[in-house]
Amino acid sequence: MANGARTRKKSADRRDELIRATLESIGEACSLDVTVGEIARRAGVSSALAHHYFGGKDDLFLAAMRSLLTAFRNDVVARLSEAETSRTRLSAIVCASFAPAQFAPNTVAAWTIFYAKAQSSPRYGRLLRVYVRRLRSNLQHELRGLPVAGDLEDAAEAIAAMIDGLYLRQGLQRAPAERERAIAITEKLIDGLLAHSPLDSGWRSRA
Amino acid sequence: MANGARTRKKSADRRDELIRATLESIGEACSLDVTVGEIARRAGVSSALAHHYFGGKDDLFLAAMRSLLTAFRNDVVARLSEAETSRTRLSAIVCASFAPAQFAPNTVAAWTIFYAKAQSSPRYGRLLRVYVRRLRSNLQHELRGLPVAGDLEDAAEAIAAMIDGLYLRQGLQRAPAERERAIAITEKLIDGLLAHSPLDSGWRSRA
DNA sequence: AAGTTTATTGACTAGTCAGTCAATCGTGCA
DNA sequence: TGCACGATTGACTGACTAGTCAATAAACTT
Repeated sequence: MANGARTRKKSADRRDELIRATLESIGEACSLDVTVGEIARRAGVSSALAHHYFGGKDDLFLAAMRSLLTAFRNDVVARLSEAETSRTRLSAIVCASFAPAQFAPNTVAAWTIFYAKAQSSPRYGRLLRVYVRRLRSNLQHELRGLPVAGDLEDAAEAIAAMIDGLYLRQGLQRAPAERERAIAITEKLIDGLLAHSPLDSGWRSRA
Repeated sequence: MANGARTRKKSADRRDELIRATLESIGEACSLDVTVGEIARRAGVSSALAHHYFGGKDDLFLAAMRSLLTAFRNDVVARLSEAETSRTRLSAIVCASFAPAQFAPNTVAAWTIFYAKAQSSPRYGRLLRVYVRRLRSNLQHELRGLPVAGDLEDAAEAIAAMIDGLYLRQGLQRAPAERERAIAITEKLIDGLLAHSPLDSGWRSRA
């Protein structure tokens, strides 16, 4: 409908657009050093509206981070519910971590920035620790159903670190198809962590 | 010597102080969003002097990053020359990565920031790729002297990712003694990557 | 239709910051 | 001693930005 420049939308829609624009901006700049004006322009609104909805720049950023976290969590939950064994549930977590949506360059950049920021800012830190704890809890829970060789907590930490490390390194290489490779490497790590790991681990990457 | 407020120093000294102050500032803020004035204040000089020596903010940041990279490289080279076998040289790389100086919170934060920035800025990217390539090359070279189970390049990538991942996650946990744990986890990964890995892998962490 | 609420913006402010420049001050050299 | 060069700075500016506010206009209520 040719409504022209002035369209009014529901509050939630505007919020979503602003958060999307925020993640885009942060992702492209690979830094939190982006202006509210730039974000608003991307969302097609005035900067005053961004302040109206989110209060301040920091609140907007935190909302964007929260959106990343919940998107990931929802994906994990959905995939977990579809898997039947502990081993395949581990694979589900891996798959979720490297899902195309999560693995997009801008998303990776945003995660990295938030990871860094979380180390100095309490507000960001609290948010990120929720994610870290939940992922650790999930990993440990599934590992408990498997014959882990060695310390279980270390195994969970190893998997989490491998995921984060591969995630972080994504974007530095030029080659595509890094996604499949990241999954393969992580799966191999998991198999290595399991005692008497059979060659066939039962995982299968999804296109 | 009570020289008072006005002391003149050699150019190189001032540069070092400014770079140190830059890394401190970036590390504390966990972001590149620090002012030249703040950095200069930390170094005990005027902001004009920082511009005098480095030209601009970006050049100062790049110099700081370069300093991180060469410090790490020097440490790796030193440790590599002391190790005798491929396996112990791998451990040397691990030890260097988690050396207390490299593992300090501020240093970790600075690395993380640079990692993120490297994905969008060509200048930062070039710099970081040098480090990534060299580390990869080192890892692959040592792995060639060992019975690797599976793809050698994937094994090198796995080790590198594990190091980066543990590195990134450092600072999120509250517990100390993460250093030893990070080393242990990485060593275990390496052993897992080697065919018929013996229980005693020959590495020994250094206090 | 009148009134209320809510979305939306342009214009403004107060503050910040990177980078410049001319002037000052040591230090070593002829 | 005098000179020249590098170190160092205070003061300044031009540009930019977060956040405010009052005004407008669409949508919703009754």
